[in-house]
Amino acid sequence: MSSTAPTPYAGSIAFLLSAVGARTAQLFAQVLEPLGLTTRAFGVLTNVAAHGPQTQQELADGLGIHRNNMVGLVDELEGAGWVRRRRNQSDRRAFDIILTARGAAMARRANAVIPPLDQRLAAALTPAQHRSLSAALSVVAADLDVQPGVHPWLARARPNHAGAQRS
Amino acid sequence: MSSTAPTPYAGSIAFLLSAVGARTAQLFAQVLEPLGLTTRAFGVLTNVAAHGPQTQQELADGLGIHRNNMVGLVDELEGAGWVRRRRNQSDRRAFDIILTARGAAMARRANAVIPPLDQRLAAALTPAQHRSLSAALSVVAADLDVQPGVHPWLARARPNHAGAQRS
DNA sequence: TATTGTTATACTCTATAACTATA
DNA sequence: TATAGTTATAGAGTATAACAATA
Repeated sequence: MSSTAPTPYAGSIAFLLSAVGARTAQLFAQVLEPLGLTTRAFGVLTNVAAHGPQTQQELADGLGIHRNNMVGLVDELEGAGWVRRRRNQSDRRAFDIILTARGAAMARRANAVIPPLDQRLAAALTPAQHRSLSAALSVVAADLDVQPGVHPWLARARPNHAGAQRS
Repeated sequence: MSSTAPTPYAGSIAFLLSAVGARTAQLFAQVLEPLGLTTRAFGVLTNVAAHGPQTQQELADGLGIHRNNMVGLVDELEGAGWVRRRRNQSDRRAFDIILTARGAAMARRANAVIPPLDQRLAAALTPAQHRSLSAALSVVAADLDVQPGVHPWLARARPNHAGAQRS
């Protein structure tokens, strides 16, 4: 009866994508940590840097997190001096989140972290493999309606103590 | 000063892997849900089904979760009648986790969920792209020391209410 | 003394609901 | 009445520390 098969999912794309994606998110969180940035803070900072002032609600929608959680996130960035709140003139209920000069500098440092990470991830691939991986991932991302940017689930990826790994 | 560049990371492999991986883990959790299985339960069940009886400590090590958390997980599986605890004869501190007949049936149903998910993930790819994606992911997984199987971070991926998505 | 399973506690992140001020 | 921001509360999930039984 009990067929002890040798892990039927080792070559599964679903498992490979989940596992490699999770490890990637973990590495991303690790390279961001020395800058004092969480992945969510990275998302807000680079979003504002790239697309200009936005209300907290707009940022929350764009990043896929709830506006309730955006409050503390903006508090954190404001406390670090990277952004500031400014009352929106046409809608006085809303705050525009404005990048400061220090915030712009931090956004540049944060974005500069990405290319080395990409290189590290693709270190074992041939240039042709690297290109085809990028292309295939872009196709899958579009097919699955995955928005480019920082995602709510990504925010979960924190460095893991992980005392496990086969004793 | 503030250079409003158009999202410099849209083509980044790190972002593509993180985002597609997270979405994949979410889809995985969703197809498991109708079976009454969480991703961690899937991990324990298929691990025991594939590799035979193991102690809770061995399972915890193999799946990368803490033995403290394994207690409740085994409680859950035992409550569902899929596994049972049996005192290890040579080490009476430990329990061997044994698959029941119902557990074996559930493990087969759980494993059967993977191929359709793989097909769905690769639906937009050509066969050649599908193959090269699998190959590249395997290479990266090996390079990053990602073990095949269920990972602790994967367990995080739960269906998200996500009322966001651009309002 | 070290290890297995267990329980308890604290901390983080998130989900939900409410409140205020504006629209 | 609806929405932006805020706050509070409760629920998951996990990390840490302890404990009893056994090695």
